[in-house]
Amino acid sequence: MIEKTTRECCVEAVRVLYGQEISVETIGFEKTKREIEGDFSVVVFPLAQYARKSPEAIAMELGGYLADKLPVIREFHVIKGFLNLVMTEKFWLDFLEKEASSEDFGRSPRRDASPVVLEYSSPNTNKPLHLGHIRNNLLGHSLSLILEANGYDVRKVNLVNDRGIHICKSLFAYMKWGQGETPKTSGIKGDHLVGKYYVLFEKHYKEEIRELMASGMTEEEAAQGADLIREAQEILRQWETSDPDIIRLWRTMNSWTYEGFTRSYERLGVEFDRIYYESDTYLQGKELVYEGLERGVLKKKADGSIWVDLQDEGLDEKLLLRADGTSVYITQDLGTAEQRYEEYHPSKMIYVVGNEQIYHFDVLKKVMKKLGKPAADTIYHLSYGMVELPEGRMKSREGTVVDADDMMDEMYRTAEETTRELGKVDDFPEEEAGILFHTIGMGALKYFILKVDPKKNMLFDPKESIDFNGNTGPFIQYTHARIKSLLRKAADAGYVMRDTGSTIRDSSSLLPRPSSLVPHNSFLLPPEREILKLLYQYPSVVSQAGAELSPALIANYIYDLAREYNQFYQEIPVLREERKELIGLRLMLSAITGKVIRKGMELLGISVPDRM
RNA sequence: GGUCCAGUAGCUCAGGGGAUAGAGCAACAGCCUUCUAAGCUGUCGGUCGAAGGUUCGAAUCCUUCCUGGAUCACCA
Repeated sequence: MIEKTTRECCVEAVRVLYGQEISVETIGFEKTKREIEGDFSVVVFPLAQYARKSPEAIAMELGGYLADKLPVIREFHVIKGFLNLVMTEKFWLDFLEKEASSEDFGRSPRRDASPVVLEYSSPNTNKPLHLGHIRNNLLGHSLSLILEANGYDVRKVNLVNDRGIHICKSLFAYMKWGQGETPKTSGIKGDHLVGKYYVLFEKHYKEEIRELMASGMTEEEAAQGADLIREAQEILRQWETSDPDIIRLWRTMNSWTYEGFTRSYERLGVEFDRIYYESDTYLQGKELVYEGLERGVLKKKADGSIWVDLQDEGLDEKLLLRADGTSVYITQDLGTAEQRYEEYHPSKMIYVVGNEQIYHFDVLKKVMKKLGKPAADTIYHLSYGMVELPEGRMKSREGTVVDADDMMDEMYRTAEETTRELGKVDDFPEEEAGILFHTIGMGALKYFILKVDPKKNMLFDPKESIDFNGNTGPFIQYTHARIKSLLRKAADAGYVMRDTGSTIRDSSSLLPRPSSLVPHNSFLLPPEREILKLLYQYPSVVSQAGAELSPALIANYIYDLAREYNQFYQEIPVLREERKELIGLRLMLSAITGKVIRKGMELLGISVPDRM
């Protein structure tokens, strides 16, 4: 790699020229900015202290040394403390033909290491998915692909939250007001039907609290004393003692939800290797708690509840098991972590969970540690920011959530409307058009969400909706379709491509002959060089995205590449070029740009159409 | 109150020690007899929350403060 070579050569130069030993980290190496002439830049400011000369003088001497030793450098320019290197055309042609055209460009070889377990989605079964869940699912799915591209053996797991008081609320509401309604009889998608009863419960519960407060109770007393919540708690107890009627209804309602989730997952294009259910793991969690109690690392209070004391860790005391023996959220997470660790012996267990649960995972990790479980060290909480609406956070209780299914419907409709208006599908068969609307709609939604740094909160304004112009999924998809169209025309004109259309098979028939390049050492135009520089960065962007667990890095990179390509496309003729010897290179540049766009978008879980 | 995260153009977001701080949207002005105009070009728009500090160099690192958010549940 040129970066490594250059850095090492700089170290050598400093030794030879100034008799000083420096480490490779001392040298700054970066892609030269767009508006400055050059391909790569060496930052020489830090060298001033070793050479006792002005940065400019050092840059000149260093440039001379590098140009002398590295034949891939054609020339160099010095601006202030920057040494800007211009690579030879041969360097770039070699890069295109050898590295960039490989199918593995941007993928690391498989690491010989234990797997990474990646948990995402993790829905509750009492209500349908909303926009926040969409962010979670898209992030998780994209991360799995990015980690795989970085050579990791990834296991995608989903932990379904199918037990707990919230589920019992839906159950109870259904028992009370359901009248035997089913998804079939009502025509309502299963998860939405269950959600309807959850909302119904909350509504009546709220009313009851209000009434109790009117009769003199404090809010807290009312919230705990209301008949509805007591009934729900009673159902939770019956559930934990396996009351057959409760279990039967619970199974039925959950199956409705799963049926609904499966449809939403399919539309989103996410999948899992393994699905865990809390109803299966919470018992193991309880066991861990009892085990910890025996070993004396946990303690029992007078009422029989079991607690962990984390005050010496800077946290507080935390309840792990209620006095009545029922488990809380963290109880099952202890069991899940242990079970998962036993099953995979992973090097890392990544949990894609919102930043509202930072404290929870801090506690989880520390409790596992206290229990002496090695799983503790593998737990990593990838906390992502909330999706906010203009009026603030989404709140299920206040009905301000943006429903996932509605959102996807809306994106499809907008895609269809826009595409038809532009007359893009006039010659498409109806079925193919439908696929395209889905591709574009989901592309817009996914890109919109993934382009922002996962750890930051993001704003979604339903009124302004999601754009299809500018820094958007459809813009990138469009650029890809444009490239494919160009390549189809090239094929018609007799230029030979590989089956994938991504690279050129017989490069000698397409590329300018090396001998013809030597005298024309500047035939690469600025936009072409810029694209080459960007393409060159792709592998490091993928590895950085893997290291930082950030799909946003890839999204923003692809946008830059697509934008740059559009400029090239608009300004520079390809098939219309009169100097035939240049056509091959431009086609190759286009083909590889198209491939990198496609591969990069794949890492985001977004597909790109060949025509749109 | 403790802890954590964020504050960059009117709005949504990049940039996380290096060159004159970038995109998109919005607004305005251009570009389709020519490879897809979901595109391209240009104009307008900034005390990078504030003040100190470290450094040859700070939007970026450190300290303090201000503002917003999350969390500190026998909810999940």
